[in-house]
Amino acid sequence: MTTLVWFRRDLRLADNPALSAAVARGGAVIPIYVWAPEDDGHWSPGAASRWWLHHSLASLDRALGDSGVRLIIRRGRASEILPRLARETGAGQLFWSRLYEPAAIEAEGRVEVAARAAGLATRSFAGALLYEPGAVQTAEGRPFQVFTPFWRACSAMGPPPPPAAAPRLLPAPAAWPPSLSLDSLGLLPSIDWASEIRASFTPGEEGALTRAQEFAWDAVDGYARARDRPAESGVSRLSPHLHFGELSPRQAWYAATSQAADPAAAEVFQRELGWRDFAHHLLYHFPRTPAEPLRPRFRDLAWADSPGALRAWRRGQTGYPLVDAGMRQLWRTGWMHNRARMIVASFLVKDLLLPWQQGAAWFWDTLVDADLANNTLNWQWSAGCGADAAPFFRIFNPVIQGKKLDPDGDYVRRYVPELRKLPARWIHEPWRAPREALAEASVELGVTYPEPIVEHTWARHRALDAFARI
DNA sequence: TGAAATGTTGGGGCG
DNA sequence: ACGCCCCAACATTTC
Repeated sequence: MTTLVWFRRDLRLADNPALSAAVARGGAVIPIYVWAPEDDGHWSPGAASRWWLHHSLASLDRALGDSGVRLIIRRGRASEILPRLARETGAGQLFWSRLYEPAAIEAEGRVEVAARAAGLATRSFAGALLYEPGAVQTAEGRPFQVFTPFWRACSAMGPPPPPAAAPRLLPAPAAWPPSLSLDSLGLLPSIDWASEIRASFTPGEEGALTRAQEFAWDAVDGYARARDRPAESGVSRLSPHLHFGELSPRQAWYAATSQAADPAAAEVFQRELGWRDFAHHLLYHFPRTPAEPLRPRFRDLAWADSPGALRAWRRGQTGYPLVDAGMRQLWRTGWMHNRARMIVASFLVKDLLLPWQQGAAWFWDTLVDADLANNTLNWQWSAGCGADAAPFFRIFNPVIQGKKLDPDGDYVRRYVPELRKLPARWIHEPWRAPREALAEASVELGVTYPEPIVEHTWARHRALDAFARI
């Protein structure tokens, strides 16, 4: 019997339970990708994500071709496309990997209803997370809202199962149904702004496995220490690969574990994978949180309305070099170091007092690893309105953070070139540099680089006031 | 996974 | 030699 394998964000052949199960059934396998932004509701992929998706699909198509099959591409709602494809091909069953965003869950529900009506058997598999959201709960049967007990409960279930190898050969059907070309989906931008993204990432399963290997060999042991330095390559940079499922979290887990000299070092990285699971767990149980604070009284916060400040933040023109370096890294490369994300988020929410949803929306459009669960958790964490969130009085000082995390100023110099010649002593606070130092470095504040758009000490008190009121 | 404000301690300069 | 004061360094509290 022919099986349709509906690829979604599991764009890999290895450790893909839906694909492996289809092969195990013995019949032909027809891999299908349905481009259906309307199935994602308000959160259809942003521009950077679409760029990545295009290249990841191209990579998947090549890999499937090498295994003897093709990737069928169609456009439209999954609940209409999939039963129609089953009719065209005579396929009797449909397999896929589960996702956990509210819109994705609804889309799966519609597919199940439509498949039942068409006499098409369906089966879904767990492959996107280490632990299923429904499987982890408190003693009272409620969802965890604090990471540490959540992770303790996960750990008590034992380590995740080891990843499965990719099937060698995929059995092809006698005839292939028609497919759209990848280009016709229009996922690529009309002007090529992605050259720097291309230089720092290789979308697709092969690139993901290479990156995971490199991280395992070079960095796991130094991860705990080096991950706080945005100028260094101490982080895994696996997030976009994990988002698109080019690498399963189980593969990432075991890659790190097998190579780490010190098991405690691997645990630090495993914990980060745990945060990814926690974010999906929260989104699954609290589906309104992408738009609404988990703790409702934060709806009453007296946010500022300042389009100019928002524009300056987006473009990396706040006058705080570390903040601007982070925001420009995002704009130029589609990615930002996690530590920098925390600082720019604190700056938007606390210093500018702008609603966290505005920051989340910008990240959604510009990040190649934009992921609804992670984006929601992290922005609510920064704003202090989410589960296990930063307390309202935790406000990052971008100057102190700069001196701590980027002591030589290398990160700032890379992304804020107009400050390149400024000595490390002043690079995080150019407004305090003596006149001669600025002249020497060809910096003219307010002309070549902006004055700070807010004064941090004043902004800090304003935020403490506003947050204390609720 | 914060930073500022406030409190405490102890070494050393100095009368 | 002794006590006083200053203040840096560290600790604790507060936002």
